[in-house]
Amino acid sequence: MDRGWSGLTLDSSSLDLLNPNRITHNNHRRFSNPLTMSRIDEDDDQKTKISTNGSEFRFPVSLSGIRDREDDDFSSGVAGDNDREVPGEVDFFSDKKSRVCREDEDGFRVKKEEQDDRTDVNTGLNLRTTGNAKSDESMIDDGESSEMEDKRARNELVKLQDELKKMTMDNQKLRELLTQVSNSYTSLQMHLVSLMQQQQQQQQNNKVVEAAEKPEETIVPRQFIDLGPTRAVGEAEDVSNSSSEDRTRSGGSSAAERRSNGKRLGREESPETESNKIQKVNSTTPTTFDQTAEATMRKARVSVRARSEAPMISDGCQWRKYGQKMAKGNPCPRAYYRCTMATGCPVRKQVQRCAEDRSILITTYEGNHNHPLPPAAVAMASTTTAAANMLLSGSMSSHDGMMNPTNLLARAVLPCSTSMATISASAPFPTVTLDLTHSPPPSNGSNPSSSAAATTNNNNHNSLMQRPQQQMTNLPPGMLPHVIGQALYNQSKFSGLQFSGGSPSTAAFSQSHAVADTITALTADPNFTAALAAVISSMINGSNHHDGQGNNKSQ
DNA sequence: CGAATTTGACCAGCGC
DNA sequence: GCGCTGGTCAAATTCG
Repeated sequence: MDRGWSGLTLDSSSLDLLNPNRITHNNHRRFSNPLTMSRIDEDDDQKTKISTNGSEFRFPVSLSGIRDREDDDFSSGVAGDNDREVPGEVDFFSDKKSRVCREDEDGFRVKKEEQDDRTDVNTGLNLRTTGNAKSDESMIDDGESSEMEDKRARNELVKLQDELKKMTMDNQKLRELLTQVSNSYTSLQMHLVSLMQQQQQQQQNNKVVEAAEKPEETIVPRQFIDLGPTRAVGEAEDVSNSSSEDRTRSGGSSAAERRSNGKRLGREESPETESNKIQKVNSTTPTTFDQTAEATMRKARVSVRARSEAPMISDGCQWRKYGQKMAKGNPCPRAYYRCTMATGCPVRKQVQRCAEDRSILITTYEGNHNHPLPPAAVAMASTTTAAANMLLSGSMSSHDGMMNPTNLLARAVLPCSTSMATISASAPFPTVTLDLTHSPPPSNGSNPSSSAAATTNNNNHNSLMQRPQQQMTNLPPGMLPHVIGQALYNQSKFSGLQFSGGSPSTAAFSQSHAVADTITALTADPNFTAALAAVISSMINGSNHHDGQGNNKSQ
């Protein structure tokens, strides 16, 4: 405990600064030890020796010495040490002295320390008060001096405690700052994804204009790129159902067309069916970028594989089953659910058991929620959103999967490993699969490969992924919903601000550089990746936990 | 009785 | 053009 005071030396010194005696001595010698000065005034013969004591009296040591003396026995120390020094004060000093002598008995060296370090001066001040003011009296009355020492020690303790409180508060402030930085990270990432989607959309629009006279099959070389604009209409439809504002934006014509098509008023039409319409809309109508980005997101799918005996994994949302089909190649039926937490929410999911291992539940999410999510649903929703963003951002600028900077972001979003998530561009819809069927990571996070992870199908980044994976187990679970919720909030907020200034092309160009830098920063920071990885981890735990309760339907 | 689920039917896209 | 498949609707049924 005594040692612990060492860092708080300054406070004790401040106490000394308040001492008039000290001030007097400081006038003579700025860094001199008050005690030393007093000694000098009293007796030049003792000066060297006393100076040695004061100089040797290093701050941490001095405090510990004080405490030690208190703990042990002042009188004994005084008597045993030196009669020439003041009994009570001497006690205090003698202890220091003896300690000093043990370490170093060179007086010159002591002086040097005094000049070099204020800490020593401060410490001496404390001692000085004892030695200087009380020196005569203390020799007469040891008990009184002991009380004084106790008072000083207590004062120092109080000061130290205050300092500790200050430091604690500073630490807390730093933590808050760190949290803010983390949130900024997340929001920045989301913004980045949005920008990438905008770029993609812009490119897509250009392609659409060029291919206006051509059949739809020539529009996009890669299937899921095509899904963006296609989805734009579908998303607009979904959005139009949910809010009048969005309805105004999407335009009534498309709704009329939808109704003219007959039956499927409540759902988006198939991408292929509406592709031509979409192309027209994209080429002639200034569709907002966030709409198109959402549309792209709507088409992207995130498949989650998790072991569960329950019919559905718990993701915090309310779902209503609207269909069930027997899928080809799987004896287990596929169930179709739509989110019922808000009217018009476009999010749907498919649940199907794995044919090979029926204990594995494959849940495929599609679309973004257009309503606030409960905390329990934030983790899953944010994960799927991040995965979809990753997928789409990765799809827009490269045909090489995860090799481009965009997919570095993907690796950041889904950092865990390469063996547990798959991005499929060959599927009817761009799909990223999160394989959560692997056993959770050990508590020490020493085995990254065994935990839930995201993977691309064409790259191995295990070494890159492992660090974040390790860290994700150390994240406080309660922090995750907050972080992700903030991410979602920021994402939605940013989506509405996209290209708010300047032409899109200019913005895209200027942002591409910022994007690259941002990606680099994001991928280099394990905290960000760890946060997302932790979300995935929480999903595992959450699903396992809730599945045991069988409350999936009650969501 | 209302809400949720089931289930057969319908529609569209895709491949042959 | 036909069949297959995925996806959705909506009436029927079940559940609370």
